[in-house]
Amino acid sequence: MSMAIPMGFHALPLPLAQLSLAAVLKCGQSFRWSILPLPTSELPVADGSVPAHEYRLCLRDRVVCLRQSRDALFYRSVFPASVPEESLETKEAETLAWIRDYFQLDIDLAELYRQWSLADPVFHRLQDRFEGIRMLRQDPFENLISFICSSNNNIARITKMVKSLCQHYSPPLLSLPLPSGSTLPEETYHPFPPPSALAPPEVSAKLRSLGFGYRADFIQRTAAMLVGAHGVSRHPKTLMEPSEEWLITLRNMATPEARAELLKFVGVGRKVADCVLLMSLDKREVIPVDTHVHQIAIKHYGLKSASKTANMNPKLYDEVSTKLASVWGDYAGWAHSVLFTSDLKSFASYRIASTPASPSLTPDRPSSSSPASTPSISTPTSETPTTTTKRKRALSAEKPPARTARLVEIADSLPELAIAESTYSLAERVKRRRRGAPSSQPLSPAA
DNA sequence: ACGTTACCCGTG
DNA sequence: ACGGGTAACG
Repeated sequence: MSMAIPMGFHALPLPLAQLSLAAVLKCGQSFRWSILPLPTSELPVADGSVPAHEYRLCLRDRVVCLRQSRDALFYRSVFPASVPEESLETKEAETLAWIRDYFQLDIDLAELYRQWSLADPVFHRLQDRFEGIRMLRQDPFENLISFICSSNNNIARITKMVKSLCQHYSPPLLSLPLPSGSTLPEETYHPFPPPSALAPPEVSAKLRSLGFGYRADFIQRTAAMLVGAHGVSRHPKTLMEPSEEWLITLRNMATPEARAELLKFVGVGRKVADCVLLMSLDKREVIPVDTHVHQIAIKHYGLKSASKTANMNPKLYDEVSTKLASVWGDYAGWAHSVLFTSDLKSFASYRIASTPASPSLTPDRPSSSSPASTPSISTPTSETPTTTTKRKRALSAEKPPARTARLVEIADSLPELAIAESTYSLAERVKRRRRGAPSSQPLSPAA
């Protein structure tokens, strides 16, 4: 009866409010996760819930497998047979480090949600239905190529194209059986191809034949530019090519300079550049503006739609971006991702409520974006600006008591992230919590 | 300078 | 026609 942790998995305490794999891994940030249904016969885990899916991603040297329950993330990695048994333990520790980095677990998402809710009534109404939507910290090269594919395209096809890239331009790393009784016995996993694999001139025609359309040339030429500028010799330790390493150094660059570098590539305009800045280069304030975001800004944030519903141009792009940034503050790009996800067709059952259904949620100001009324939410540890006091009071009045309790629990469990890994049971976890790790400094997003 | 247009290819 | 756009024109 079995409060079991699935075989071979390690548990990491993590509330759903901090991360929802189901939402984050298919909301159009990364296009490369396998999402595999688990049989319903699967046993409940420690907290009593039953994970419905297993998520898998192929990295350079391993496949990471994840499952999630109400208050834990389960992970394990699978290595090629060539990896010696005795090094497996060390490598599993690397996977934990990778998870922390990739999901940016040092950033307290629940605290960000609180801040956005205070500053933005629209967000406040959404927050409960869209818990745990955070920004991934992706590999810049993969991110860049993926979003070159995204132009004038949809998530389903982008996913197919990315998969095709991996299958055709990167050797298989390993194969794994599917977790459930599917028709297929197993799936073969390929890492994302390195720049040198996509750079040869003949790649362009091949990609066209694979259905990439006009993006085929963009991909090949961008890869060729990277290889031409930085070479191809792989770093023995990181398994990265020099141009991949160089892309990572853009993280240390200011946003405008990093953006300028990205705009040099073919197939990379403002929107794609901003996606890469936000999703893999740590530029958390950047808001990529597409047609969806534009519509959201008009419908819910009083952006003047006077300037024709027509084509997006640089001026309009900046207007939308500036407007939304003024509402959401330092982590505006992260907030944007929550709104964007809530507006996706695949999340249609949770669409943003339109004005008539909830009149009180519509910003009462027409479009006057008085800078004074847009509090900075730079760091959640900072004081709530006095200008929001009125709204805050109104909100707390609506707030059911249960919610407060839940928030406390969440905050309380966060410090455990700093502890570890080991596979321990619910009983043990409760003990730890009672022992009261004084939740001292709430983890600061600014850190 | 800014506003238009063509571009691959799958869907509704 | 339109999709999470971009490059190449007038």
